[in-house]
Amino acid sequence: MREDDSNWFSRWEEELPSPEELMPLSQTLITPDLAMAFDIRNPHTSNTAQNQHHHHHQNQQPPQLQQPSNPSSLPNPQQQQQQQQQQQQQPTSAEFADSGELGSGTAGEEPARTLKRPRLVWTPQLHKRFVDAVAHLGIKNAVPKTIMQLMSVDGLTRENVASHLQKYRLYLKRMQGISAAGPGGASGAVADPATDHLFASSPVPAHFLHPAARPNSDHFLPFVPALHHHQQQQQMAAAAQYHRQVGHFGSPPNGHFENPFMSRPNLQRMGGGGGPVHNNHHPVSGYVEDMESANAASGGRKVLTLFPTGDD
DNA sequence: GAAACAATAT
DNA sequence: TATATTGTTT
Repeated sequence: MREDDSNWFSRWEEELPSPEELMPLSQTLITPDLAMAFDIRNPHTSNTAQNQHHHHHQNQQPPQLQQPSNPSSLPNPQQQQQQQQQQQQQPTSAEFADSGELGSGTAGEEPARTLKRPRLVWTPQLHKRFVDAVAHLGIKNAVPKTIMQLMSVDGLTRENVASHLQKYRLYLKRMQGISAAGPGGASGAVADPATDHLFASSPVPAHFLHPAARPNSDHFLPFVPALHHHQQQQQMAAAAQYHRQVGHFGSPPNGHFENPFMSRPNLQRMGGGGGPVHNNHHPVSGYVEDMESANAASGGRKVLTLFPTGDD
């Protein structure tokens, strides 16, 4: 069953979703503010049927969001699929809400270009996807762009990943040190729960710690979204959390897909200027993260939480 | 010129 | 602190 390492790629390629599959649901990351700025509104006023009840506590809970339309006009044949979005479709969506106060008003017309996205909050789920992606790619090929693509989380940018990757590498380095010294080691270097809280939430693949161990293993298939049971996870009921806002969002620099491996350019591109796309296939379950850190860290800024596929 | 990486800023 | 942004290198 194990093939040569040289073949995993081919197989991987075949497993790749086709363009049609990727394009489908669009999630959108348009904030209400942004939407307003664009004067965009939902054709059907969607939402409403989705969130059943999220009992949160604490502050605001903007019920909005959910499939907004795309400003740039995405070619969306996907709407058809959406109709039935009751079961799968989970897309990893990104949601945000605004705290109500927009920058000084003016929601009337802000240059879309200068809009900034809210800070991304790396939830344990998101981080898990990140780790899976890195693990599957192998440390060598795990670069921001590739990771981002494999993660398939809409709204995720290369920069988001790069930043996280940088920090993750430092974490791994520390882990190696600790590990080398041994547990209890007198080296004094220990994982700080406080700091590594997030990273500790996902196990670190063994090879990550071994520089020269084994770059890749036999089963290297892309951890393609394995839909498991599609029970009623229903889409995330908008569990996004945020804080005060500071942001808007502009146009993600994403653009094309050019992987050394994937010869199939099926990456969707965002409609220039505005539309982050997403390609995802995984079921996501609504979950509310514990943005404690987000809270504490951002103090009062608005943060964006992406919804990774609920694969935990 | 884009992307990765490292350093720095918020 | 966590994430973003900028600077430099590949």
